[in-house]
Amino acid sequence: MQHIQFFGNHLRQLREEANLPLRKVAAALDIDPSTLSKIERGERVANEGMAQIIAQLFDQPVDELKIMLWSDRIAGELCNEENIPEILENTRKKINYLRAQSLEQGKLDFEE
Amino acid sequence: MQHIQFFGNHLRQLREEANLPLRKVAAALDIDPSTLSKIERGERVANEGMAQIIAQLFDQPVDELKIMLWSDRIAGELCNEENIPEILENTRKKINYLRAQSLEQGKLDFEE
DNA sequence: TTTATATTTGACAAATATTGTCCAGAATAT
DNA sequence: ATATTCTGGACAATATTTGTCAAATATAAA
Repeated sequence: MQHIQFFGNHLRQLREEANLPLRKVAAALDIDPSTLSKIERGERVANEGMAQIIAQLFDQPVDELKIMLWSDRIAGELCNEENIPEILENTRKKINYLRAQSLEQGKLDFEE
Repeated sequence: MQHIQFFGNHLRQLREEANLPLRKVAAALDIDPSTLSKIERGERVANEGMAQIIAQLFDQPVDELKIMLWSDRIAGELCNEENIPEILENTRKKINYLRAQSLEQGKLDFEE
């Protein structure tokens, strides 16, 4: 699987604007500076916990960062596939369906 | 990560309509019958090679099966996340962008 | 230039996750 | 009731991801 690095690019930009060395941000994230370097360059992937911390650290909306992170991840998985629009639309529908279902389920549990 | 089983349900339906036991289809896929059982029930995941073989075996459009497989997989990864529409739309845009880029790159290589 | 600091790169083991395989028990069909 | 099919769990084998470190490279400051 290929790594997409919009998140990493963004993070590097934030970090450089703040004039912080990898060392500092890595410490905040509790990871090795070399790992952070790889994240910024798309060799490794961040996780949601990191997105949280970065959001705080640079006063960014956490939702945007998470969206960036997830879409990087999924884009990396799908980028060599065909029928991308169909796959994504199907995904959206399935999740909708599943959520509607668990709502139903919730209702039933409540009513019983 | 949770497993979504639209693909598995579909496969089970095809298999039962064809009156084939797990054993037979598993042999065609070169996997253990119990693994196939698990795939049909969403405990394990199929891969693209299996989708190919299933398409042949049951004379189904391979693209549809692959779309089903991939959207199951992505839906499983995302089903507990927020901002699903945004994530999926961002994913689509990124892949578009990356593909436009490699076209560009291709053109440059060719022109040089 | 030297020296210090920051970043990149590669290697490797540790931790996780996935997959293949088998078997015993449950369910279903004959 | 016998045979066949299916399920569920266990377990090792494999693959993937992650953490960690040290050496090489690049950048900045003196």
